[in-house]
Amino acid sequence: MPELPEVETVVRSIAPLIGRRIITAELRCPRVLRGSDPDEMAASLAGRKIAAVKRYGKFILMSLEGGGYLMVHLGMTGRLLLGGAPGKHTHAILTLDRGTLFYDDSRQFGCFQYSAVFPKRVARLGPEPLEISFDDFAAGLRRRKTRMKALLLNQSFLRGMGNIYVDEALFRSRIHPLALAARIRGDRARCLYEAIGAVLREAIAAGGSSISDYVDAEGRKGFFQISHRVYQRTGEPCVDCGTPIRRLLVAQRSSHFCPKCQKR
DNA sequence: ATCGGTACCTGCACGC
DNA sequence: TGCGTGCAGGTACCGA
Repeated sequence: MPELPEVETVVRSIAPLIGRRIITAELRCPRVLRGSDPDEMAASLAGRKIAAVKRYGKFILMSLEGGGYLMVHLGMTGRLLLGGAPGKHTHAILTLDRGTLFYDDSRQFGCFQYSAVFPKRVARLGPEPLEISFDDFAAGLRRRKTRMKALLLNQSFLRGMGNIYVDEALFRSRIHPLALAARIRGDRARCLYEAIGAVLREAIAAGGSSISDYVDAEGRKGFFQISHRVYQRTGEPCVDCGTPIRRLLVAQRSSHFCPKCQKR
């Protein structure tokens, strides 16, 4: 579900966790623990104070005082909620010195893991799209042989983009999802770089998208879906030229684009 | 070393 | 009302 702007919104909404101490951890779903032993993990978390909460692409890392990390990825349907009550898909409950943190995830594509050291999965990620320089971005494009859609979804190229914002950024820069990365140079590369920055900043400012079940830690929905120009608008008119938006499978993901504005 | 395809889960909207 | 199908913001893993 959540891409960079949604995860950023969640991270901001769980800022009250900073300085809280974990009293107990109840870990109900081995699958989202990804192989960690629930009892060992609960023991690692109990009594620990949350020193910081930071986002890396779509990952949330909570640093614990004295070392160690709680790493959370929301997958497609994950949610972090402060307070409320456990539900059918609540997989983790952290009882804090003040309040409770719930991790819910109906599809169980996300993860909720403890790591004593900085997690490898996070260390492997590419740069933040809002921090990379244009020169580094353009040089990266030239080195890749793959299609633009697949490249922007690849978290080792840039961390945090997902299906919505890739489609939106490609539309804004008039690049076809099947365009070869290495052939995007000069002004087109500049245009794409700025489109990525613009679409992510606008979405963060709007509090994320609200496709189906996205909510922040207080249960508030985002409102960015009103601004989607191509994502899930198959058959509707292009906002620029009126041509019906088309849907195409690229890298097994549905891709929405305007066949007139985004030529191959 | 990089790829494209497949698997993993549940829920929902849709057509019959 | 119920059933089958296709689709959904994600990544990991496999073989080529």
